[in-house]
Amino acid sequence: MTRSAPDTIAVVGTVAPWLDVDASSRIQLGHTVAATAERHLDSHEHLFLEGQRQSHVYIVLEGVVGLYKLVADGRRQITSFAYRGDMIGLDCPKVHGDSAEALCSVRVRAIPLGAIDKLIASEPGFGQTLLRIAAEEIADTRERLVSLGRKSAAEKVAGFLLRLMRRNAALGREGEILELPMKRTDIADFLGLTIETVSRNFTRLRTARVIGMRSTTEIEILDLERLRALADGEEARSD
Amino acid sequence: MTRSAPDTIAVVGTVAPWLDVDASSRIQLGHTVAATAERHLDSHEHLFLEGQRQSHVYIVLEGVVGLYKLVADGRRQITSFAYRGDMIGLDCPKVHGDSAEALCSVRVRAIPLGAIDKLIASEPGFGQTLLRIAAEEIADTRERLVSLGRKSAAEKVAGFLLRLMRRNAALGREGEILELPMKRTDIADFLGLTIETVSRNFTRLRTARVIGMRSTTEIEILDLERLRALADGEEARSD
DNA sequence: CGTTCTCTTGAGATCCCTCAACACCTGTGG
DNA sequence: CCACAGGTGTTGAGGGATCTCAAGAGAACG
Repeated sequence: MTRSAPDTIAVVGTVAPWLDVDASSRIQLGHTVAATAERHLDSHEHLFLEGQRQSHVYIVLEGVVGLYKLVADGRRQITSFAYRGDMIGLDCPKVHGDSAEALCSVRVRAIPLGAIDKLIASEPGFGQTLLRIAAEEIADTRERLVSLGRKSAAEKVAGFLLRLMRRNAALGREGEILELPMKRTDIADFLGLTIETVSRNFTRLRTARVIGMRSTTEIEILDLERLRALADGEEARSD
Repeated sequence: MTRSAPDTIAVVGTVAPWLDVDASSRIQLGHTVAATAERHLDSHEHLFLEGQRQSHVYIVLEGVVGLYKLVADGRRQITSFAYRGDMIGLDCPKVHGDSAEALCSVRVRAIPLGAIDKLIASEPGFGQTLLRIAAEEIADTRERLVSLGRKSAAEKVAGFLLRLMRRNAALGREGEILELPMKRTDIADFLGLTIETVSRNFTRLRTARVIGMRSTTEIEILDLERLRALADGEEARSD
């Protein structure tokens, strides 16, 4: 009865006992098994659209999926990026609250909703894990409310890079080079800015020697301390 | 479509079997009982502060609680308003992610975290209900991401009034008159605006005969259709 | 009947958006 | 190898929505 939880759940390891990211096409459900399917999406293909009836839950195996909502005149707000290990589509009632689009080549595992329900019913720890993950998702989304509501463009962009670093670290990809898996448009729609403003702030960070850019998608963090300070608004606009 | 999404965790009836809003100070936990305490807060008193270790979950019995986060230089973002029936503090694992302040005279029921854990363990339906509630909370918060990231001040204010109406309806308080339980400052920090901009948009709605204002806190909806249109940005800035 | 708090209204400043042009990259076809 | 087109990112100039600063108007309270 409960198809509940968030749209993007940071699974990364936590539900591995039940839904291993690298598992085969069948998952254990107590004493039964359920079939899951692997699906491939090219860049710009949609996994589902806002308003569609929900049938599956998805786990991202590879690539990045953007979840977004549209406003009347075409404005777009990306509500979440789903990376490898993230769960997508455990939306509340029966209908998807946002659209899901592949930002690059993407592989996902599709799990029928019924299988999730059965897992919750049969495996006590599973539901609790989902609950904890949902709580983290809530905390994270509230952090984004602060960014969207009360931060300047410079703070948003700096915070975005830090966020991406944390995400990479969680996936075991520490490193000097930060690979941006999405386009400027997506970053802009994630931060509530225009692409021009995003671009300008990248170059400001670059000329200030806070970051280096090997290409438009490869970013090197040169001064982590200042990046943190900029993200927190502790550093007034000096330039 | 109707989004019945709540502000915080809309308990309103859903967890009543376990945690009745009007229950006595003891709640059933399978075969045991746990003590809960009723707490009273005057306006501006805090229930907890961001960063404090979490000990209880709270249910609002009366009044409105504002949950907020602060940025370095004093900027504030209200992450959620908690009305009667809402649950507070299901966010994070051990530490509060935001501060909770009474916006008026408030009564809450404080439930020890341990009692929640026991309920989840002993009552299968309870955990599922919490999960569903958390999912609604996430869907609602994402709606707010759109508001903060992609809506104009006029759209935000109009949407805020509609939101409040829905909330009142969910509490069984339908009616022509909308009582604003919070101050302009709180509305501004909820919408990511300044109090001046909020005030200006209220007067614009009033002069456009969309709303009427008996006092600064009593608002009458005169033209619901236009209010909806304004909130969705379907009506370009005319005049 | 002051004091304080809140809300409103106005004028100017500012951050970001809009519009526009250009640079860069890639693939395609000549 | 070059020409060209389309997609993407950068940079500039100007304008507009919202913020900042400031003053005044109500309302609550002793």
